[in-house]
Amino acid sequence: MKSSIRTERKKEIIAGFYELCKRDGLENVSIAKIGNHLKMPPSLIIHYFSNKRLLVLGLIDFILHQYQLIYKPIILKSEKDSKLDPNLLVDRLFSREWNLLFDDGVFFSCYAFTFRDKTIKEEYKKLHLKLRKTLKTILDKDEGLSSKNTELLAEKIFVVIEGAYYYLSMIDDPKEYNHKLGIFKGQVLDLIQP
Amino acid sequence: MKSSIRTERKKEIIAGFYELCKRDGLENVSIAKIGNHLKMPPSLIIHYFSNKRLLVLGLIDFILHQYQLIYKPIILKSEKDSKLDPNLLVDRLFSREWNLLFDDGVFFSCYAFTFRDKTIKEEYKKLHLKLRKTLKTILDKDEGLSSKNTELLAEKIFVVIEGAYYYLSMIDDPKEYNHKLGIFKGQVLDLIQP
DNA sequence: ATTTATATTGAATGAACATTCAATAAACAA
DNA sequence: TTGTTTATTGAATGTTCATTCAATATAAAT
Repeated sequence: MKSSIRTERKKEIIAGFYELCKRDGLENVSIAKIGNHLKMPPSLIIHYFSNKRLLVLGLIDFILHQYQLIYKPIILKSEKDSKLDPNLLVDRLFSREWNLLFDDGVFFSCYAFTFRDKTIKEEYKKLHLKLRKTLKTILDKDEGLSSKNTELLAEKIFVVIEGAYYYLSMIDDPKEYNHKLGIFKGQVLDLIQP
Repeated sequence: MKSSIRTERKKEIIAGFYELCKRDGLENVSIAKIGNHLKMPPSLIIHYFSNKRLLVLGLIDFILHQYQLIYKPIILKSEKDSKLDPNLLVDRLFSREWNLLFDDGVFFSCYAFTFRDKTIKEEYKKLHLKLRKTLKTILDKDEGLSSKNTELLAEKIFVVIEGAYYYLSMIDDPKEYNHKLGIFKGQVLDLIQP
């Protein structure tokens, strides 16, 4: 295993960086703090990520990967199904089986970078396009939708999902949360079977 | 005019803070930099906002106020109309007459705070609820919608608008941008007149 | 005009910051 | 085993950070 130490250490550092971001906010995490958290000198962190920008890019890579993972079980389950069950799909799309390693706060802190960094913006865009494409192939399995533009449909579905999670993040009360979640699920269902 | 100097200076400082956030990102703006930008010593900034947290809260107040202003012309115009024209309303809702003093990057940087600060989260939520309420009263003017639950409708419309702007922020190419914008406008229109 | 309150300045503080460097330890290849 | 590369350490760098303080200037109130 060539350079496995390097790979493992880099993973460890990013994971530690992520944990502190979750707890303290991206803007309050320094290299020294990460070092302290992981019990390693800051110079070791710089040894692997030669400056802070690269460290942040590493974090963004990580968080986008985790974001993708949220949708993985949905895709796998839907691929197994012989036919498309709209209700089941909608439930799955809104289930967001939360990964311990995905945090909306960190995600949006990183998202804010897209407004000043073209590379980061492209990475974010690429992921979002990919998720839409995947949803399209799932929708294409349904014969009832064969007359429909499933690409358009996937676009419309995801815009509701993303708007919903943006908005639902502000709501703490579980009752209110579930009520609104129901509304948005219904909205997506209406798109699939009008 | 009691303490008008204080009020004006505070405004000036927040405006300068905002400008630098827009240019350099919230995480890269220090009190010293704001002072430099406005040609005043950092101690004067601390004189008005006794610590950085209060300064950030001031910025959030400001950006939420500006966010509200985006929708003001839409509301004013719609209030003047005697009847509701769905096409016109959708055009207005998606026009986002960009204020020079509103920047999505700063907005989302501040939004990220909602995940770690309950007060900020409440402020964000309050604004979003208010905008939905306003849209409901606009929708209520239409007799054709009298049989409908306009509160529900406003909720569904805004979730598309917010999801749309989140997603559209990643798209630079004007052609692609307008194409997708058209899709989301259509989606909202379908909600109003099924 | 005098007192009182506020605004403004600039210098100073210690802590935290990202990054560099030279030295040592461990892993790996020959 | 020896030589070479990589991992790890800890001390040191100069810079920037938020905040404090005492001194002065300006405005408001009496």
